[in-house]
Amino acid sequence: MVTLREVAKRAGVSIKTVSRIVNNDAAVSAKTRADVLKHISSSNYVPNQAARMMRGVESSLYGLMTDVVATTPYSVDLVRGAQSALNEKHQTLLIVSTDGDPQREHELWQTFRSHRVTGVIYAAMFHQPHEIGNPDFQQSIVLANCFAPANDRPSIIPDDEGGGYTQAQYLLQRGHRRIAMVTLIPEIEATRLRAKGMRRAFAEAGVEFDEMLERRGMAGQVRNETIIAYDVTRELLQQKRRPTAVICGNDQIALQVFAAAASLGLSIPQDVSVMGFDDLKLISETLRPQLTTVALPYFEIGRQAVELTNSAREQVEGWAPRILVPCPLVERQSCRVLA
Amino acid sequence: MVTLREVAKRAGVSIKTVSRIVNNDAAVSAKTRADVLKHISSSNYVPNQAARMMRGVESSLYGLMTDVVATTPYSVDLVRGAQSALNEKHQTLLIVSTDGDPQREHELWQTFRSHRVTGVIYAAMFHQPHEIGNPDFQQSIVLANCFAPANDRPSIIPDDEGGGYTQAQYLLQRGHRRIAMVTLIPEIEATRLRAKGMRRAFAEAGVEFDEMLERRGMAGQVRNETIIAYDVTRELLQQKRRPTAVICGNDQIALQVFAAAASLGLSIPQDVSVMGFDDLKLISETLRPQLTTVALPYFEIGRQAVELTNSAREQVEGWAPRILVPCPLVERQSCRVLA
DNA sequence: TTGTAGGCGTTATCAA
DNA sequence: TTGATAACGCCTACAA
Repeated sequence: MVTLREVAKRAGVSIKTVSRIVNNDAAVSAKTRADVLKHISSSNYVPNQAARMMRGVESSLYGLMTDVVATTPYSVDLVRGAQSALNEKHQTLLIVSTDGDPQREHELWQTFRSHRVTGVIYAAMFHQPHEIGNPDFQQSIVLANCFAPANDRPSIIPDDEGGGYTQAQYLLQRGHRRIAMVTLIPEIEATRLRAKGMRRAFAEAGVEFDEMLERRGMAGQVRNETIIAYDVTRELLQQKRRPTAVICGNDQIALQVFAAAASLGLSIPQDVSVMGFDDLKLISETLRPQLTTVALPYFEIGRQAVELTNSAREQVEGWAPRILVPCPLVERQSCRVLA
Repeated sequence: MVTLREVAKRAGVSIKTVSRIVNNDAAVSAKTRADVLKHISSSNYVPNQAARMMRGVESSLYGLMTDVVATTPYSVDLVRGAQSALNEKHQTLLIVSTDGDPQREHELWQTFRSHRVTGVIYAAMFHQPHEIGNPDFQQSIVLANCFAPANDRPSIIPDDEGGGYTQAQYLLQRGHRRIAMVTLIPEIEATRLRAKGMRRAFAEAGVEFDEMLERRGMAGQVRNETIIAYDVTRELLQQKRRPTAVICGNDQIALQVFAAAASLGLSIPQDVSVMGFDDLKLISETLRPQLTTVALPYFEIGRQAVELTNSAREQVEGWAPRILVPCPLVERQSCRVLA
């Protein structure tokens, strides 16, 4: 690999002059600059980041740690959001996964330390508390989609309560009163928060919230769930007074609600309206009719997490903001207005 | 950050001794080692990768470049496959995306050079030829899910022909004869290869391939497609002699085939069998009945791409293997045996 | 506007 | 078995 020294030799100037040009350090005559630039590009020189860093310059590496075990398409958007923010700072993203193993997580914090990353996003694929497995890590850490139990780390999370509110409010506004709910497992924060948001929407609309219309769409424990929305929805839709709408905990549940409705000969949205959550385009744009849903803004979460890193660095000890990113409604064709 | 020098001072030995212990460089007495190790862990020392690299040690960074614009969940598995292979080599993955911009791609090759990555996977989200945008990049590059037009770079791609064969053969074996096809856009390699595989399966079974039962499930150009499978499938399923099975270009198409069948009051698999492609668990495991499909082995592709990097390095100039990864059948409940 | 000297944290060489 | 010293490529401080 070509070094600064080599370029300097070829251009007949000193190392420092080349360095100045590479770093736009002003104080170089236009002529010298033009001349040296020619040699830089003809020799295809790029600075050695490692050497730069050694000299005390901040690392151009940024870390993303995920806990994913299963295949979750969310992470793609989160990564892209982070990349988009990092581009502007000329930083590159280092990605690692713990696979949920605490030992591995510890090693990975060492890996990040060893690369002197300037900041880290720890992204959990479940909106839940998480304790960082290496308290010695000094750089700033931002939690994405989860938060620290002691609230001592900044975190950036989807506004699940607002999302739940939006789901319910949209349907109430369109005249629905008998609204069924097929939820995620109750152990996760999202479920609790969304329920709270929905109740608020019901209260504001002066409609009573009917708990008899609520069902779990997932069985099993956190990280080991199986989807049972199809069966519970068939049951819901066969009640004497059939619900006019179903609010789903995610788009996969919505997919099964579509299947359940079809199995009973019911049409969407004529017979039942369906509201999703997540906006997994793979599902929401593919279903017919297309799915009206509430989006999980993972791109924004990734983007803001990186931006939060800088402020996190200048934080007062112990003060940790928890930033909520709104979950916007994405209106498509699966909900109808009731006469 | 604690340095080698500091640990050495605390332990009362020379830096080289500490270095030897950190690197398992033998030739250290058990007693010294134990003593120094205590100081290493108590001071939470980790080696500075940048400094290591400067000393000429190979970088512990590996690059992954993707061209994705849209949200494609495939990449998650590819990343995890790559990570899994990299773990064993104590390397960490640097991820960048070109967003399809050649200028950006060029910059990113420079970024990789500048970090002295030991190898790179260039992963296209479409199985297509791709010309690397920086011929000056010296380290070994492996193409994943695409190949070099001049065949001068090793590549690792799904066996689409085999996948198409599997789709058709499975249905033929189960007695299906009137088999419809709802395909991806014809411009991509995958479509051509799978069609070839299917024809082979038909030929082997002595069944005539009926082109009248073939439809495009996607409209538009590469990277700018819209899915129209729902409409074309409704048309297919309303023919006088209705097909008994539908082979799909991907699982999203299969999802629309389910919707189309439902809209006509047809049951799967009693009235129509459906065969997917990709095995996006989000869809394949969520549909009811669950989808029988052929998996795109992205985890394996990621894993093997990393492994290929080493052999790529020792390659004879001009010789570039193209490795096919099999696409295995994932049998679920959407295909039935015909009497 | 340009150049020289020194050191960042490692590892390799060679000596003790 | 251990240690002193010199590099690696770059940037900061200072000098010309």
